[in-house]
Amino acid sequence: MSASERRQAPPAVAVSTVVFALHPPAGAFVGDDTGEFVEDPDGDAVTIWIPLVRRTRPPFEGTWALPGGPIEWNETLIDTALRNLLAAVGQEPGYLEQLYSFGGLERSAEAQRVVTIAYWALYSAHEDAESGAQAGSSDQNVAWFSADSLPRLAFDHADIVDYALQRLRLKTSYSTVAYRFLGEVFTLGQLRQVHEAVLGQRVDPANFRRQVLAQGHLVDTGETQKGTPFRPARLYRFRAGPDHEQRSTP
Amino acid sequence: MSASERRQAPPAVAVSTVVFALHPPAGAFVGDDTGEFVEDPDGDAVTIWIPLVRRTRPPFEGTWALPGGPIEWNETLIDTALRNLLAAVGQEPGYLEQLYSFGGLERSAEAQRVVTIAYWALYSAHEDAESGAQAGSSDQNVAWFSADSLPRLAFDHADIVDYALQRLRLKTSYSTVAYRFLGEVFTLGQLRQVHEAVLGQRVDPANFRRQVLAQGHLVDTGETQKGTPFRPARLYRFRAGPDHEQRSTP
DNA sequence: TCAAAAGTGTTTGAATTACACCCATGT
DNA sequence: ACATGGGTGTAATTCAAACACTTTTGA
Repeated sequence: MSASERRQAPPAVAVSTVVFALHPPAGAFVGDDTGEFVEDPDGDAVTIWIPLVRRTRPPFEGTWALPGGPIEWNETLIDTALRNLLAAVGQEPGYLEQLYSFGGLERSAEAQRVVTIAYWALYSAHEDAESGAQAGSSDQNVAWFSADSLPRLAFDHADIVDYALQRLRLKTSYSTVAYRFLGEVFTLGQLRQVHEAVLGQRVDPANFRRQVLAQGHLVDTGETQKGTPFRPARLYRFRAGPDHEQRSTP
Repeated sequence: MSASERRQAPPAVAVSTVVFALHPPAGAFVGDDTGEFVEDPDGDAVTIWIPLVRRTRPPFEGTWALPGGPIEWNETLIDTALRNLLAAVGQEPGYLEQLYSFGGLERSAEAQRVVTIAYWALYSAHEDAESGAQAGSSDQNVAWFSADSLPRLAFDHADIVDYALQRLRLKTSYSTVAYRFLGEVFTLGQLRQVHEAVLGQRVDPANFRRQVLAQGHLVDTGETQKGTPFRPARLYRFRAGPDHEQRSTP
């Protein structure tokens, strides 16, 4: 296909996803045989990290981009997102929601026109995220970056990241989505740490407890944290089963 | 292209729009030479109406569908929406916002796979909307229906309408978008009528006034309504210029 | 016994609701 | 005058923030 033919061809559909994970993973077990909880080694603030993929072909060859790719003929939008996440991150996300669709003409001036449907996803602790920018496991072309200091991104992916961060913060402020950053069970203190990391401000523990429990989505497991050098916290789990797709709830 | 070839072809991109207008148009001028305001002739409740287009080809030939169509190679998503609205409704919308993208496989089992990007739009008074289902002006294949009693719709368009109604109600409850149903200037009573029609419940006039003015988006024009058999209401206009595109603000 | 986070209680002020009441106009 | 919606006032209620204080654990 020549350049001029491509330019008149109908737009292709691609799906890109903004993935968020925390580092260090809030409330993660540090694997020792006693199974003790170990909090942040020190006062390191919990920060948001995002995996990016290095482009291996023009346009924007060599620069970083969101994980994603074209939709297959027999795939739903969300299946495309999941397939690409499995390839780039290596596991299924804890949460996945459609964000927005971008169809600007400038997105890909020289190559074929592409309409991108953006998703955003949350992961709980992921080992590659812990190792920072120099990730090593599966793919040499995937690396994790702090959301505060992203490199220059291909296409309009910087805008997409900004919008996804906005959505993450907004939804964190009125719902309990952020529990998807954590494991199966978690303490309210851990959940509060996540909220503080996402919102970038401290949250009153007493009021947080009341607000979040008033929503009625958390269930007390009856268990408590063990091995803490202070009063052990109750462990909670989310009420409903782990739904994947979820429409934006504006 | 044969059927089996189509089935493996990459998905096409289409834009469909859920258009809302009110009937009778709240606070419309009824054209007489004195330019007097005339309220609803009687107690008829204000209701939401939606224009639909009759399909002239398979699949779903003969059934009603949302106005829309495929994206052109040099068109942005919103331009596609505007072009289709101009064709189906005959004028530009007062508000237009992206809703959600639908890419289910079942959407078009026999024909080419289509990914639909849905928008929603608000129109102020439109003459065809007033004439009800038997619209007559431009296009014989366009008709307006009450949102309460839509016919069977093609594809998954019924789901799209439901979701758009949800979004309209949600956004009406925390913002002043609904003023786009009205003309350039309007009274708070008219805006309140619109909110009551959209939300389906009565709204306290005193509290509504305070809430809506506290948002600071409405400007008192200094003018007042004329010709009412009761105390004339102040006329307001919206502060900012008429922005079209606006991202979903969840 | 001490430090530290878990968890409860209480006070204050802001925001929302409900509703009483006056105002301005055409009939 | 009077009916009608426009517009203001105000008390009651609910909601959110701030912060004091008690509890429970390991060291």
